[in-house]
Amino acid sequence: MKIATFNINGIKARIEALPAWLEEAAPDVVLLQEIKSVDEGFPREIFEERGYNVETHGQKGFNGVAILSKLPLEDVMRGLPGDDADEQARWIEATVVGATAVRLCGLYLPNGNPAPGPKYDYKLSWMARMKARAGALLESEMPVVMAGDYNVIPQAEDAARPEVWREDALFLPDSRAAFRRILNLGFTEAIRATDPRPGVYTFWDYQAGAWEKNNGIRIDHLLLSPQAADLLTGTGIDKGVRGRDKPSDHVPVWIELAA
DNA sequence: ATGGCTATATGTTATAGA
Repeated sequence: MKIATFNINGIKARIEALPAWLEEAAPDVVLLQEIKSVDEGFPREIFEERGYNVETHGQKGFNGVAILSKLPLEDVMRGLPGDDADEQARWIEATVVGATAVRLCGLYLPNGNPAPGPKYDYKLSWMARMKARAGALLESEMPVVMAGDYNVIPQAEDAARPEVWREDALFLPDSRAAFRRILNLGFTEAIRATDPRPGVYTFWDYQAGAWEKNNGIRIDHLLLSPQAADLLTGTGIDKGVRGRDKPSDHVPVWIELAA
């Protein structure tokens, strides 16, 4: 089972690039972030025609997550538990039923800038809620995959120019510590586990020729529960997508599970 | 980067991203 995460930065803007990548990469499941669309505005037919089931959790203008799956999806849950007043569409869960059932979480973690400030407070409180949810999921003893745009640069080697990010919400010590607290519940970070080299990136800014200079950061991650990590057979980053026409600023990151 | 680009809707300017 090939499971990918991809922050598309707007479904309307990626209406050609996303299907093109789907055709060649042929993932079984895709967790999408920043669809920037309400549920009714998501062009689900485009993906249904290609054999995908579609579940969305959108909102107007920004944020928004979705799941595309060639396999059946069950028990869909929208929204991160722990704060009924939180109206931002950043979390979706579903169980994908292959040879083995896998619980999938698609997430778009808050950016948090400027820090300090209310947006940074929201980021850290959101991460505390995510840790609580991650702990509950571990107790299920199912294979669990939590994948998406974490908006966290885990280590200096995950940025081409870490000094630029020192005061940024993506790299502040509190952000990285909150990420480690989730990881240390017992998750495996799939790319780090299989490709420990420095300089592996998933995002290149649109500005100042970041792509051409390979001035990137690694912020899109797939975290696997022990039961999911036992099934891991491969990973990849489809970096070439960033060099095409009308690209997102993120690229797809994927895992292969024997499930 | 005091944000040099991109995307969306709030739309010929503002907000958000990272």
